Amino acid sequence: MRACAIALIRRGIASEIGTLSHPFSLFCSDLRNVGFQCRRHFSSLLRLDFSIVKDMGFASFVFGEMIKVRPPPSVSMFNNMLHVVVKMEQYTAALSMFDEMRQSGAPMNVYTMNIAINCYCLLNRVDFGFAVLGCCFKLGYEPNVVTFNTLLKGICIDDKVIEAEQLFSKLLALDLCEPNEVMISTLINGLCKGGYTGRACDLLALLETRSYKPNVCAYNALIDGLCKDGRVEDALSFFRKMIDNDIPPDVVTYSTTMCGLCGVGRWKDVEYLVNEMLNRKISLNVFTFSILVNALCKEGNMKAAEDVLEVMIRQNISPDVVIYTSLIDGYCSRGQMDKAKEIFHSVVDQGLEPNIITYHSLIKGYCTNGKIDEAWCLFLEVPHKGLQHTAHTYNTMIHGLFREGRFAEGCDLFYRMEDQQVHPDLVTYTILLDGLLRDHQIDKAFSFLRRMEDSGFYPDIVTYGTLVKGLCADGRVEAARHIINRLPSKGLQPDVQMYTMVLVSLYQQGLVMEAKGLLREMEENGCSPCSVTYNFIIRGLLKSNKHCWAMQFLKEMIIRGFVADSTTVSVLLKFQTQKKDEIKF
DNA sequence: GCGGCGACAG
Repeated sequence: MRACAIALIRRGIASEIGTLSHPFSLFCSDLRNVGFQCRRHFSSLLRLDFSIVKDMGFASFVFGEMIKVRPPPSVSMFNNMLHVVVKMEQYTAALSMFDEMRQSGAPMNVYTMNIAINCYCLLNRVDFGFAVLGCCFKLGYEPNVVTFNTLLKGICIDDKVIEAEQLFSKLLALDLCEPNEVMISTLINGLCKGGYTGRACDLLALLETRSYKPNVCAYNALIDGLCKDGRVEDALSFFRKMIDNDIPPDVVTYSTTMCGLCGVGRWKDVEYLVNEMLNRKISLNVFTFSILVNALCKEGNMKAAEDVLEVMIRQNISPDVVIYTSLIDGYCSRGQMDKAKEIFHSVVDQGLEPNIITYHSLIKGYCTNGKIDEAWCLFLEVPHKGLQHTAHTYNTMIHGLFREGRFAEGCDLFYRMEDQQVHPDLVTYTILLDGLLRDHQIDKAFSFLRRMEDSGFYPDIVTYGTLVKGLCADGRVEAARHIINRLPSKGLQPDVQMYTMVLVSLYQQGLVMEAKGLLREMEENGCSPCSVTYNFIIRGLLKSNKHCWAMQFLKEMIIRGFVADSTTVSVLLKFQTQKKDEIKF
């Protein structure tokens, strides 16, 4: 045990090992249970049920024994051992074992090499995966379809899906291996997840004309990609197509399709599919219920979400933390913080562990409902629960502090985020820009903008919208106008909201000619003023006492068939009461 | 004998 620990520590993986101090008595009883009577005959472990290896401490111990014993255990035992460690997501540890096996001349085969390649891929080092492929050739282990498929997946993980597609074509052209169903699924999934759903459709169509048969996983991946792209009709046509091609949809197909339908509010179709599933004797599982509950929560239909929860409990399917997180998020969005908190406590009471997303939902709920101190308490609780903050939790907390006008604290939290090695993302920078602008720290905001560009984060339309809003609020309408002018050179098109903010500012400052020019430009760019534009302009003009202009816009809005929203109506009524002698409605 | 693919919460 000690030697094993030292060896592993030397390889720098001590941190990944977890409980090295596994009680020795427990090892012995575990080993007795699996028939490990005599160390010299490790072959008695051939039938060892590796599922009993549940922690790294025990895994390291068993591996240490395996590597020492003579004659050595079979190659499949070593592969089983590595596989267990991979399933525990301890990829670095598995690679250290692989390394040790090589150094001590333990038996290996192409399966071992494939496991090692998979570990490198899962650690985002597909380049090392290819190095192992080189070793395969050198050592005479002939790579097979699994080897290439693992590398293909690694390339996809590395966000180079097009290269994966090229490798696939090369494999076909050079006849390096015969692609199978799993490989096709991997590539289709990679293409869809990488944002190339169109290419995935083309590939599937091409394969259908050949002898390669896409399986249910391939169809599911494609249906998922289409649904996430909002192409629900296309997803449904693939759903029908797979039935025509004698590939029966399974619970994943149904859940994925329902997820797409829920997203566009097609509840009747969802109901139809649930009935179809039941007719086909396919049971709804925890994923299916989770999709339904989440969609209902997003719609704000908490009663229906709770009903679905009850149905699943009645069917003896235990709701998991994901489902409860959806409910917490739903109640938080509706400002029902007491209900959200109650569910949070019930999660803990049931022995489930709230994760960082659960905490994020609750923190966000408190922030948006003006309970920043409660949010802060939860934020501080996260590391004590053994959870790690993410960019999401930092972003929400910083945003919450800024919303309360606590700019210095928000900025401090940003620096703490960097200290804690949580990498800021585009959302972080946008929130910071917003805060700095609202705190009238214009120069600091622009230096942040440069900093984000230096870090490789290029502002998107939301970031520019934030800049425009901040500059307008600060009365710097010229600077805001300049940003809009420069957008096309950055490959972005100004949107209605952006134009609206500048328009309101121009009218408020009495720059009527400029405003009219901008309105023309807006129409020319195919960005016609919408209901929101008119409402914002009218409210802005009333607030700055430019009621004549406001009335003119009101008239134009009505002519164009738009209506004043409730906020505008209340501002108009307030204005009417103040100036009832001057204005007649 | 042992390895590679799919659906859920921010």
